[in-house]
Amino acid sequence: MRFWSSPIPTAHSPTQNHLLAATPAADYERLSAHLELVPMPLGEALYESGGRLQHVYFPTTSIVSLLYVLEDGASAEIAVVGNEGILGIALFMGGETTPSRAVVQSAGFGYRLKAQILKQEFNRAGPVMHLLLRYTQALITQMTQTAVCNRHHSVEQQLCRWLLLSLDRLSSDALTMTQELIANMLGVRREGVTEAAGNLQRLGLIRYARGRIEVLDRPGLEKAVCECYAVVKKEDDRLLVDFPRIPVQAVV
Amino acid sequence: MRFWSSPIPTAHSPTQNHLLAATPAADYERLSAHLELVPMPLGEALYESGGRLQHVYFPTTSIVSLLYVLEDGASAEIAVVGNEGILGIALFMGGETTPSRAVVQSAGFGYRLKAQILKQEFNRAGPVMHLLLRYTQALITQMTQTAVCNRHHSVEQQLCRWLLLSLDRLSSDALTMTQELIANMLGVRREGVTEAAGNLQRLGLIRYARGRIEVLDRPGLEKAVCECYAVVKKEDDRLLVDFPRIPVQAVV
DNA sequence: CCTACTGTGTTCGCTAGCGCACAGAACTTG
DNA sequence: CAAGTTCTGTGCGCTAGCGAACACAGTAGG
Repeated sequence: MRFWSSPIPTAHSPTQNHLLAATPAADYERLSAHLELVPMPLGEALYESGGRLQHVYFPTTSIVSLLYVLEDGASAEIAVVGNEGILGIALFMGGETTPSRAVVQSAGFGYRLKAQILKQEFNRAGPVMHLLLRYTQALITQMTQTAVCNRHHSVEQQLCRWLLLSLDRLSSDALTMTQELIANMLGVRREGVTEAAGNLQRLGLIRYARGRIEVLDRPGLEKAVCECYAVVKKEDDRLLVDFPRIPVQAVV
Repeated sequence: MRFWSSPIPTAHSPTQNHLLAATPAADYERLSAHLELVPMPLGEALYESGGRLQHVYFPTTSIVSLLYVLEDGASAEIAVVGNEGILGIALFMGGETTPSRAVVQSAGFGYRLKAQILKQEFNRAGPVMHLLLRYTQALITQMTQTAVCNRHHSVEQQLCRWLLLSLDRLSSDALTMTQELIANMLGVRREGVTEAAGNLQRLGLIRYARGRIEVLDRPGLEKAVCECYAVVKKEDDRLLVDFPRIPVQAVV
């Protein structure tokens, strides 16, 4: 495989993650010493289905998919988590495990925290808890919308939704992802993605080649997508937007 | 419409709801005075999409569907809530509203609680909070499994899943539900349900007539269903089973 | 008892997506 | 440069499920 060109290892800061950025200073103090910067390479599984969670992860420059894999190997993506969220909600929800996998979909970095530390913080029942719960609700919206979209919308529409959701979680307008992988996420055939992507390319909305997808016309994509994207976006904004955004301070 | 034959108005008790039954006595004391028994007639919408929640509901003998309705009128069920759960999780998750509807799918009773009271109780960050969060995680599992099932399984399998999930939330082995309504829940055509139900009847698993479905061979159904049912069931058991079950005391 | 309505059964043509097979292009490795 | 691998394009037959239309039976209500 080609050497994975990681993002230029520039400044990293936990506040690149919106949840951490929104954590009040007093609470952040307690956590910051325990935050551990970790690279998150493409394809890495942060959690396996049913596995015990050792850490929670706050992505900064990476994107992670929550995937469910059926017994026969078929799979479907449940939700996407990027720098707006956290991985490992089962920890504080009380279940400790979930029946889904978490797989890095776009390489980058993130911070992790030992499970125990996060649980302690959560149990203080302060601002961090409320932040996490609000985020969890946004995640629930994404999951339900995925369920509906799976039922009623075409592969092409779903591809648009998927592209936009991923893009929102990156700063760039390009992503590194083969059609095969996208097909796994969407739970459809690779050929279906080839066809849908071909259409979008013909319309001049995207350009792609061998695992690199570039969005040329974002407004155009937003016209082609089904309502599901807007619903999720709107809920994300509503639930997460009034988090106070601490300006990103580079910490080398 | 035929007069709706409500369940024989026998003894009602909040502890018929598992969450309430699992609430420790000390906490239950605070709540019980505020619990209000309400009939939940077939088709009633407890919440509309985006509507503000005035109450939360604890079903006892009723079943409620969480439905999402698309702009074009198409719909899909996200999850089912019965006497194991609560309606209105958005209240304590912090969002106040959700983009889905809650519709009574099987008539019966339930208890409701003013939103304010529940929030106060939740904010004590005691056993009730943990109970509610655990339940929420079980609900999340149901939602994700619905998403996957929508993607990969046949109408017939989904019908089996739906029947079993509903049955688990009732004490009887029959339910009152037309094929048309089931189709709305599953987000498929009515004819599709007719065909699937016909198959199950031919196999001797169920019997139905004009809005009444009777399960004749539950083990058989469990053989015909896809893995999705078992996953949800197992998670429900794991997450909710070790709630201490207070024996139901009839309160006339 | 007659009428209207509601719930179910059935048919027909159509389409999206599936599974499979294979070809060619682009990249990687030696 | 040669060989092998990865990614994408394309074609084929097949099936599940869709949309629409209609027949018929059980039920409700005057």
